[in-house]
Order: sequence, then structure tokens, then C-alpha cells
Amino acid sequence: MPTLKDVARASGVSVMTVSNVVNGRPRVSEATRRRVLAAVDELGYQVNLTARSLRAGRSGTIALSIPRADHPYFGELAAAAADAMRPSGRHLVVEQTGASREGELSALSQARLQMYDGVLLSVVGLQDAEVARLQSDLPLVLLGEKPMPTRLDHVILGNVEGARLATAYLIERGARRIAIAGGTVDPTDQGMVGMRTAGWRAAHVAAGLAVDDRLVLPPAHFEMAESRERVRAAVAGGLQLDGVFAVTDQVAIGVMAGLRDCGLRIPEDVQVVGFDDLAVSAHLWPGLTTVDPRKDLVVTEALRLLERRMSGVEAEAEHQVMPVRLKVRGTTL
Amino acid sequence: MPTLKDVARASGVSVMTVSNVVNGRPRVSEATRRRVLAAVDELGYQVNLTARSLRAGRSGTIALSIPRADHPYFGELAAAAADAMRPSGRHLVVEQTGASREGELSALSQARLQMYDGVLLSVVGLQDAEVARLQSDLPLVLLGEKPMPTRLDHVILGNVEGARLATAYLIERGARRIAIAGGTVDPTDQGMVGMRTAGWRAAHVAAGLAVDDRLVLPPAHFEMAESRERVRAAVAGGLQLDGVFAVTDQVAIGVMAGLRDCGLRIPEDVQVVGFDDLAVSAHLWPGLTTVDPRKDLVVTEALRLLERRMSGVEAEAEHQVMPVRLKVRGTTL
DNA sequence: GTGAAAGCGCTAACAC
DNA sequence: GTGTTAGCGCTTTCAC
Repeated sequence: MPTLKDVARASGVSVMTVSNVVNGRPRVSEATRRRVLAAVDELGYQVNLTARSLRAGRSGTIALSIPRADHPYFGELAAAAADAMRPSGRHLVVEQTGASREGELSALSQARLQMYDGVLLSVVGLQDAEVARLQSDLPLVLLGEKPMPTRLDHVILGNVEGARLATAYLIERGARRIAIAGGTVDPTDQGMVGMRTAGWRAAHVAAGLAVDDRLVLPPAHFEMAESRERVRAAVAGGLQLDGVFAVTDQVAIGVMAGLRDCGLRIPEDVQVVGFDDLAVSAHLWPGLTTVDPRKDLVVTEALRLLERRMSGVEAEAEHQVMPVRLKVRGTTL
Repeated sequence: MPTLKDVARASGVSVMTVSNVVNGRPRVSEATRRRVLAAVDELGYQVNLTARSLRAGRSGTIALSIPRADHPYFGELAAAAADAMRPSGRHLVVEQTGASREGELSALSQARLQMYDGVLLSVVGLQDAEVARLQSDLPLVLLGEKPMPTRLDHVILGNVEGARLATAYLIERGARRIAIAGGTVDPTDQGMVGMRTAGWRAAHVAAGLAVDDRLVLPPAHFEMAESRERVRAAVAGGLQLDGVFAVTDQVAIGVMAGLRDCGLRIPEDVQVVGFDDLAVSAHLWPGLTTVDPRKDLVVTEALRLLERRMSGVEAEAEHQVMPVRLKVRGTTL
């Protein structure tokens, strides 16, 4: 690979002048510029970004760290982030942590993060305290449905509100036995499952309805397949239900399959609402009514916070709860 | 951030010794090692990967470049690549090109690619000739369903064979009017659509069936929504069909919705087969019969070829056509 | 407008 | 075992 030096020699100027031309800095005579550009072309010079980063201290690259790209919510988030970043001229790379604590710890080794100008970190496995230990002078914005260290910027969905909206809508449409697929009976759960279960509860309370803990179907790790099986087992076990709030669309897809395995019709026998508004959800049959987490807003807000940190602002950390909205489709009456 | 020099000063040794300790090289006395490690801990030293890359000429990182992470096929491919790479100790980052020629050209600027030890490049928009122009001394393996420059390693799916399998199965199950959703009537199309259409044709020919070009429904850019609309329009326009081979699962999902919009039952009235075996396809209702492109094999093979290039082998480029298999589920009789 | 010098943080090569 | 030297390719600073 030719270097600045090679180009400088070929065009009879100093490396500094080549650098100035290559970076489009002013104060270079037209003649010199042309000569240098010709040499660049001739030699096929390409800037070495590693050297530039080392010297300039900036890489022009932002990282988005997600558990897995095959989890559609995160795949869609990554695409939204790339779209939102395109106009800024910055470059985005996606890191996958593998959805495990160890994966997150290794993908997020300080050393690696140093290579980026800023990091959007979607936390799943790490504990609050482990996140807090992350080095403080790296521009970092957290994404994730759990409590995070106060000291760090954090963008979180309206989990409770979304679940409440979804459940209230089921109640409004006449459902009275509303299961929560992927919920928890543990009132101390502070994570995504806990918050969405809290919304489900809140909607019942607001409507003056009793909450039946038998309607709480625990979370499933292999989301679609396991959720399907759980619902099938619950119905086979005699559980009466006329509505399901699924904590994610993936769970909802499993739930829909499970209900149909039992010969139940959607929405006539059981109405279903999900959470995530995946692209595929609109094209299921019937279309899935779901909570739209406004991935576009999440990403825009996260990037705003990140830009602020990257520009060196020392302001107090912000913890933003993003608005959500219900998208009504065919799985509700 | 503390540097090697800081650690060296703090522990009273030279930077080289610190480097040796940090990199676990032999020939360091136990006492020194302990002293250095203590200083590393105390100062919170983290290696600067940018400097290491510049000096060592390797970054330990491989890039996978895909059009968009929200396209499930590519999201799943990215996750498979991360899984396959984990044992190797190398690091994977995902770049999104935005599915456009310009996006690919910019994401794939030589400069950026230089930063990686190797690149898996999933080509969509670029022309054969543009790919050929990529610098030749970068370890690079191409993925993608179109012809590629002979000089470069390339892993491609069994597109024709998969489409043939899918269509032959529909014929075997009694379908006689089999549309191809997302196909083309252009016999010169060398890309994914052309190859999969060729397989659809071949199955008809092999079975002694006539091919009716009215059954070719052209590709849809907004895959699910537009495919749904196309099928709906075709059926409304009086097209008779009892089977659909969709060129991708995303198209198949749109097709299923479109058929149902028309009051047709799947598989009783119309059987459907897709291509991609997306995770969601197994949990549609009924489950989608589809061609499994063996993403695991694709990724393993691509990494094998890449490792070979990275180890400096100068062998002839390989063009591997990966085997596919049919996964039979509920959308066929 | 252009250039010389210094150095970002690290490691390869070799001397001791 | 440990230290010294040199330099990866670039940009910052400042002199001319």
C-alpha cells in the first residue's frame, strides 16, 4: 500500500501538503492540488484509517452493541441506527455480544470500545453495577429495558405504559381473562419482563378487574417455539382465557401458533396483542396488534445524547423514557 | 488513559517488559510479572488497539458486510457468523451498506476495509466489474447470489437447485398452476431472481409441464407488503393458481397474507413454498415449507476460505455452491 | 501556500 | 530476563 510519503515523493511536495489535499483543507494552490491528486490516482493511494485514528484520536466510527442481529427487534434497531446516522457522515458498526453476560463483557472490553468515538450499548445481561464500572470518559449511551446507573445517559422504552395500553385495549375490546405471555409473578423484577407485567397489572387495576396469577405464563428463552408450547400446555391444562398480552412480538407469534394448535380462533376466541411492532407483525394473518416502541425515536434520541457527549458536554446524565403507541391490527376485535 | 509507558514507570521496568507481560509472552520473571500486573491494575491500563494495529499490521477483527440488519436473512447470517467465529478468538463487526450501490461503495471504501484482517462481503448492488476493482491483497470472501469475479473466493447458495426442489415438491403434492412470486421473465437475469426462476422452470420441464409466463409475478421491493398486494391483484384479476413458489420467505409471508385476503385457504386451495428458512417461518400458521439455505454451512465455508487467505495462501479462488434442502411444513399438502 | 519536526502507543528486532 | 532503538502512517504545531 502506498503511503502519504510515496505520494509526496511522486508529486514533489511534502507529506503535509498531500495530507492537506487529501483532507480537502484550504490554502493549497490549484496547481499543487491537481498534481497531488494525479499522484494519488496514479498510485492508488488510500488513507490509512488506523494511523489517522492513532494520531487524531478519533476514528469517525460509532459502535452499536446488540445481543444478536437475528433477534428481529435488535436487527431493526441496528438498521434504524444506520439510517439515522447516514446523514451525519459518521460510520456505524454493529457488535454482537451473544446475549450473555460474558459476551457483553468481552465485546465491551474497554480496549475495544476505545476504538470508537462513541458507543450505543444495548444492555441485556450485565448488571447495573457492571455497567457502572465502564470507563467514564468514553461517550456512551445506554439502551435497554432495565434500571441503569444514574451517572450514564439512558434511553428506555415506555414499557409499563405500553403494556398498560395493550392490556387496556384488550379489556376495552371485551376480553376479561387476559394472560400475559412472558410475564412474571415476581414483584421485585425490575427488568423488561417486570415492567411489562406491571403495566398489565396496572390496566387491570384501573379497570377494576381482579388479577389472576394463573394467567401469568413465564418467559421462554427460545422465544417462539417455547412460547407456543407454553400456551398449548396452559390451554390443554384447562386455563380459560380470551386475551393474551405477549411481552414481545416474537412471543406473540409463538402464542398465536399455540392457540391455533389448540383449535382456537384469533381474534374471535382469543385476542392477542404484542410489543415491538416488528416488520413481520403487520403481515401475519391476521395482522398483529402491537405496541410500537418507536425505534426511530429511540435511535434519534440516543444519537442526540451521544453527540452531546462526543462534543464534550459535561452535563448531568439524562434518563429518557420514550413514548410508545398502540398499533391496532387484526388480532384484536 | 494510561499507556505502556505509564505502567513501565510505575513498576520500574521498561515498556518492552510491560508489553511482554501484557501479551503473556514467556521469558518474564514471576516477580516482574507480578509487579507489572499490579501496576496495570492500579492504573487501570488498557491496551490501545489502534496503536497495536498500526504497529502490528493486524487488528484481530473481521468484518461482515451486509445490506441491512433488519432484513432477516442477513440478520440471521450475521448471527451465524458471530457464532461460528466465537471459538476462533477473533472479533466480528457487522457493517451495513444500506442495500444500495452507493452504500456498498462507501462502506467498502478500501480505506475502511484496510482496518480489518479479513472481510466477508455480501454483495447486492455492486456489479461484477465494481467488485473486481476491489484491492486484491485484502483477504476477502464474497457471499451473494450472483456471478462474481473469478479471481475472488465466492460462496453461493444452491439457488437453482433450491427452487427446483421447492417447485418439484409442489408438483409432487398435486399443484399444477404454480406461480413464482418474485420471479422474472427475463431469461438473461443472472442474479438471485433469475436463478430461482430458472429452478422453477426446470422443475416444470422435468415434470413435462408447460410453463405459463402469466404465473411469473415480478419482484417487489418492499417485500412483504408489495408481494401481498401483487398476489391479491393477480388473484382478483382472475389468475388461476394452486401453488406458489416465493423466491424468499419474506415474499412468501406477503403471499400468504395476500392469498388469505382473497379468501383462499393454505394449503387446501393454494400451497406455498418459500426460500430462506427464516426463524419466523417455522412459527407462522401453518408453518412455511421452505428451502433451507444452510446459513451455518455458508458461514463455515466462507470462514474457511477467509482463514486460508488470511494465512497468506495464494491458491486459485474457489467458487463454492452450497447444498440446500427442503424443509416441509404446513403450507404444503 | 508549504514544509520540518515531533509524536500518537505500540511491537519487532536485536543488544546486553 | 530486560532494555534500547526504530518506526508503523498519520496529523498537529509552528516556522517560513
